[in-house]
Amino acid sequence: MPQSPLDQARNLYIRRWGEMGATWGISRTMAEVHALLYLANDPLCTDDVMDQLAISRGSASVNLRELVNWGLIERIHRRGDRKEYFEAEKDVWQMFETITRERRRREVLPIMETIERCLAMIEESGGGRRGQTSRQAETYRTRFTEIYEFCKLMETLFNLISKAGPTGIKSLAETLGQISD
Amino acid sequence: MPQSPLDQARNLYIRRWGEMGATWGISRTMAEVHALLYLANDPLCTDDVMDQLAISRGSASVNLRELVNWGLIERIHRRGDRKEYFEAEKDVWQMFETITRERRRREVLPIMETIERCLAMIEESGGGRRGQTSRQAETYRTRFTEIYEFCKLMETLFNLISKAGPTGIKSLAETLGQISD
DNA sequence: GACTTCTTTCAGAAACTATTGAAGGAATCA
DNA sequence: TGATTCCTTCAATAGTTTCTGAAAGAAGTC
Repeated sequence: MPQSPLDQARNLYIRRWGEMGATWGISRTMAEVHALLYLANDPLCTDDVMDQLAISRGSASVNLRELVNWGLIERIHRRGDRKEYFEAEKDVWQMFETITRERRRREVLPIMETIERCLAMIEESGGGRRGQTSRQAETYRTRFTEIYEFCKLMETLFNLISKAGPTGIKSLAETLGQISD
Repeated sequence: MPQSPLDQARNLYIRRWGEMGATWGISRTMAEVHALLYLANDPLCTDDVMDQLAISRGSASVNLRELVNWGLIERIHRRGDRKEYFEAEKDVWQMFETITRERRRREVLPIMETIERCLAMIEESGGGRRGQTSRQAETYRTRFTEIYEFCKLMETLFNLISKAGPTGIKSLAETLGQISD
């Protein structure tokens, strides 16, 4: 069966989304599955995903589960049908919030927790009474604190963005745009 | 030589930063090199990096170059010294802007370009005059457009954030915080 | 120009990650 | 309960990324 331009467009997008996922620390296949479901009109079952992306049952299962964990797709059960279907969140803004929340939990919070421990260790060390050590301690304290403050700022920022929503951001942009003109 | 608490704190941070880098699509070693230089008081040379992280000359060379490409560290030449030294950008906000700009260039722009092509392909296909195809085309058009608009919104947002700077964001947060109280 | 010192490159090795496919498990139905 | 259908798990395998170390290449010095 020859590819219609429509299929071509879809496949091009799926491929690109997969590549992008890879640079984002998400496996290529997982990103492709997501793209497939994002574009689909109706929920797809595991076999659909296997066929369309030419991957094994195991891989489909693992990647679908992982996407469910991320909260980017949902399992759907249909009465009188044993198959499980999957549907992607279609609201891009919602997608963005989900991803941001997850990455915050998985990446920002652990880093902040580590820095807290690092700062505690420095204080414990008595700040280093002697010259060389003291200078070191001072530098570390400064650097750690700066990263930490930055993380807090990012948290604030994401809360702001969440509250504002897409329309809020657009109007903010317009307001500020006019001021600086 | 036993590790002082100071060294322990440093190593803990380096390790964690490395792990985080890995989930961010940056190689663990590259992130560790960055952490090492970020914490260092003075510029370090290749041998320092090799010794401190216990990596080979080749690896040090490659990872340092890559960090220079990202614009996160700088090469430093000292008169009367053949060695090259490296120093990390210490301003965290600056770091953030650099990373954001790079990721935008490497990831957002290619995706936007792909979507433009996808949309063009759909138009070319004549939008599908017949029922089924037409419905497909309509869905794809909607989905592609939504992602595209979102990308544009992100670009706007980053410009806003850049302009506002850290203080701008903090004061914005305070203003909005009061309103919603 | 030959020597020294440092950097880069690259083929091969090592480490890591993702995929497959088959076996086992769960749910449904008659 | 047994038959059927689908999902999950996991050991083996394939594929990818990263690192090493030696060799070649610059760049400065005598």
